[in-house]
Amino acid sequence: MLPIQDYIGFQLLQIHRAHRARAEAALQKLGLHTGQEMLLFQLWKEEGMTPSQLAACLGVEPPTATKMLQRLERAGLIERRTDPEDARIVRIYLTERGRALERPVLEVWQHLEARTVANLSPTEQALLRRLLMQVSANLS
Amino acid sequence: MLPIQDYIGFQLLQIHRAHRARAEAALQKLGLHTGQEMLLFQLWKEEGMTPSQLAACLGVEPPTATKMLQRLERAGLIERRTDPEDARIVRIYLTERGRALERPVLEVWQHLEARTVANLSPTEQALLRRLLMQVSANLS
DNA sequence: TTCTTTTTGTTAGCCGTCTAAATAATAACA
DNA sequence: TGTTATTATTTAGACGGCTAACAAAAAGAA
Repeated sequence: MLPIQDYIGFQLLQIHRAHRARAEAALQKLGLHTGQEMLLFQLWKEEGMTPSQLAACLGVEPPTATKMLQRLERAGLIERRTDPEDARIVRIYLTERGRALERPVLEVWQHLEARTVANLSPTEQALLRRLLMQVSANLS
Repeated sequence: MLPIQDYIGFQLLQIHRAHRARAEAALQKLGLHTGQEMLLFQLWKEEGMTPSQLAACLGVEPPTATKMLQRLERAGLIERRTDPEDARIVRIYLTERGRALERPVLEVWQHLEARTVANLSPTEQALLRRLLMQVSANLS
């Protein structure tokens, strides 16, 4: 009969919201919204991926990726090209403006990550990572 | 230059999504959506709270609480009553149907919490809780 | 008393997320 | 060949979440 605030599930939810709020504030200066940088991370690593592949990398359903891609396209950061060999397939490429965001976004994330694990020793950080991996496996 | 998947921030996001998906699946059988049960938890503890108070308990902005309350009202689980002494203030009360959900929702959460911390010893669970509290403080 | 400020709540509009259903094109089979 | 099944993507519509702007009521000040 624990109060809801003591559940780890509740704690995770609160942390997620706080983390997103921090990310939103920092990404806003770059004209991005939280989550969009995830897609860009994948594209900086490899262009020409399909919406489905991107969705899988992000752990998201295809319609979610579609919507995010529409907004990124409208923002002029990516472009769609239909695959010449299979007209069902769409391939996503970065525009110049999309490529230019790599460094500043990386800095935002590194800064946020540092803040997230502040006051934790390297040992504790490794431990947290391991425990979260177990939780992740439990919920998959 | 870590891949994004190795960031703790990314791990937290994935865990949150997995956790929400599990909660959604279980709550769906009760006619609820993820997050709504949080509001109900507060009301089961104390009725007559105002939207602002509820938002604060949930760590959410007032407009978010307003929307959730509208949906819960439409679903017949809560009702609004204007405070007789101060017409600005709205007080939220449960309906019979809202009260009836306490036990089944609690069971859903206990079950999900057990799954979340499965394969973790009591020591590890306490450790995880402590580390998450630190992360939470870092991001606040 | 009347005007201004503060407080409370809601509306509007955006984004991420989901499921279910529609669309379109390729593949497979009879 | 023509019909059916499968695959890739998008659309529609719901929900949680946010900020900014609005409305209404109470409190305070002149």
